[in-house]
Amino acid sequence: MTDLKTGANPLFLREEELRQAIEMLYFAYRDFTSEADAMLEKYGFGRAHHRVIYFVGRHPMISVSDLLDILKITKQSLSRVLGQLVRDGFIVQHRGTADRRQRLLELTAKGVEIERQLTEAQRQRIANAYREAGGDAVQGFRAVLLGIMDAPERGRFARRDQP
Amino acid sequence: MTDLKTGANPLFLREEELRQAIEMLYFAYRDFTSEADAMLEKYGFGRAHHRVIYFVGRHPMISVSDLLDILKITKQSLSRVLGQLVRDGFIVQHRGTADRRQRLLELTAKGVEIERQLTEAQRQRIANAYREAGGDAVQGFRAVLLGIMDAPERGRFARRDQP
DNA sequence: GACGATATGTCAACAACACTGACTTATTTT
DNA sequence: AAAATAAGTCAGTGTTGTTGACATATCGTC
Repeated sequence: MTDLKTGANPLFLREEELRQAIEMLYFAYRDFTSEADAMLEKYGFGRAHHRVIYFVGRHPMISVSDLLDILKITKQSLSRVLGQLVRDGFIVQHRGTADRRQRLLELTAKGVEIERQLTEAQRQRIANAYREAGGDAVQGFRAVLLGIMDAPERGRFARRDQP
Repeated sequence: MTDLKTGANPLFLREEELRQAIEMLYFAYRDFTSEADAMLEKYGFGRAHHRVIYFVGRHPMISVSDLLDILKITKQSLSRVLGQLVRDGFIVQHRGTADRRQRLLELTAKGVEIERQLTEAQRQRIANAYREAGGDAVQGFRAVLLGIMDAPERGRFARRDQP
């Protein structure tokens, strides 16, 4: 009744299915970042720099504390990386007008360019995977990833048809 | 003609779609590992220890070089982590019988137990996400992740109906 | 049986990136 | 005026990866 030979035991299949998902996430995420990681080396930067560049590009004039909320790292960790990026001219800081304590972050032209280069390989991977898998698969992909992440994070990906 | 206001410009939508995918991967992967990361601290271990424990559990009697092939790290990086796990009694090494140069790795009972605990939260996340998203979504999720990872890695997830 | 290749391990130095803890400055809010 | 907030800084620590060099045991082949 346990059906070990045929692999039809539902519990066994389920365990295998879950482990495959764990491993697919690991391999896909690692490969996903590999080209950008290689490119970053040439600038003497690491993955943390890419994250900062990416999210500043995505949210121009973001405050330091809002960026910390997204990245969920300490300000000491951020400051090392951000300091380099400002010194090297990839990011500029603007004093806030409403609240002058804030340092609002923005990519320079140089910053926009490196962001484009770094993210291009990742965009390509996603675009190819989406195209090959098809629209229904994309919806499934998004649904499962949303289910995996912590609930508060899901708000960042609200559906367009909801005001 | 560019339709900026309505958001109906297909290029614009596509860019937004790709960026959402990039971010979903980042947030989902980070949250996915958070419980295990917290548990590992209590043992004085890091995420690297979890990976070794996981893959040794998944491939009992795996050789060191095969494990290195999966993890794609240097043997020096592995040796630090593996050495700790062996010293602390989570993994045992068996001399290979066919090739006595090999050190085949296996979890101890203690190792099996910590593996179960560490992976449990991840299994739960996947199981919940799979259940909520449904079977078709799971297929889509797998298809897209397979498309994102490097082609050679895809072989690890062969379909069951192919011999 | 000698010799080159392979599997594994080890020592040392280094870099990236996260952390904690303590403290400062400027500005806003109460 | 006092408390809270935004941001920055200094110092120390730990994990995890890297490169390079070298050692030992075993296997496979000529």
